[in-house]
Amino acid sequence: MKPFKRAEHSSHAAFFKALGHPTRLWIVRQLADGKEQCVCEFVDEAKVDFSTISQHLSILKQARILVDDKRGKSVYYTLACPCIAGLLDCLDNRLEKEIK
Amino acid sequence: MKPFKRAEHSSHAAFFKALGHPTRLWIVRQLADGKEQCVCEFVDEAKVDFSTISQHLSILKQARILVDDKRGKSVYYTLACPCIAGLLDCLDNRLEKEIK
DNA sequence: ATATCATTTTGGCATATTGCCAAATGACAA
DNA sequence: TTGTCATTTGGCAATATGCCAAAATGATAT
Repeated sequence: MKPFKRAEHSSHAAFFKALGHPTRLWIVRQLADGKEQCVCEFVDEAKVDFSTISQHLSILKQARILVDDKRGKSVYYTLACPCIAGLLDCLDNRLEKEIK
Repeated sequence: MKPFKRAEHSSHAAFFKALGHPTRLWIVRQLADGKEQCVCEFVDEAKVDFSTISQHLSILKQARILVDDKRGKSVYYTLACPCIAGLLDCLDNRLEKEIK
């Protein structure tokens, strides 16, 4: 059993914490196919202020879950790594089992 | 773009939320090799009250991340599914990249 | 240069959540 | 019954949260 160093695990936990919010999880799901989406598309669909969406995107970016790309007037977001989609698969697996 | 149904994503987010705490993440890491651990072993190593550990374990169980097994006087915990270890791999991948 | 569009950042607030300990309870074995 | 190991409950102080509104930034177009 390895010793428990709180500080180390705190920073790591931020990664999962970022995924632990309904709006942010929804955003990540929209990108799970690997395609990019413009910020404005998220704003159109979610019923929250555009500044709120921007904050959520910023949290996901800091957690290295998404990366952004500014082109022209707009900003486009993509998964930082294909393995993120794998996280969702694991989640969805457990949900299926929950039914039976 | 799929419509944003908050309630649905809220319950799903609980899964990641459970991983978003230093102590809980540490616990899951101790089990990542697939072996079981007794509650008392976590208590010995972490510097928090045993009731606190128990609460964290309960959260992880509810999120279907761990399963428990009572044998004799003790309770043993294991990963609910090998794919949980994969989540940690994804996390650790991004940490490596962070260094360079 | 000025205006416009898309996004981010800041400030502030009310609320909700959190993590923890201590004490009580449960379950089981000896 | 007594002692262990673990879970549950109650309560609390501290913190974090999510959100909106307004201001600031940045890039493009006129």
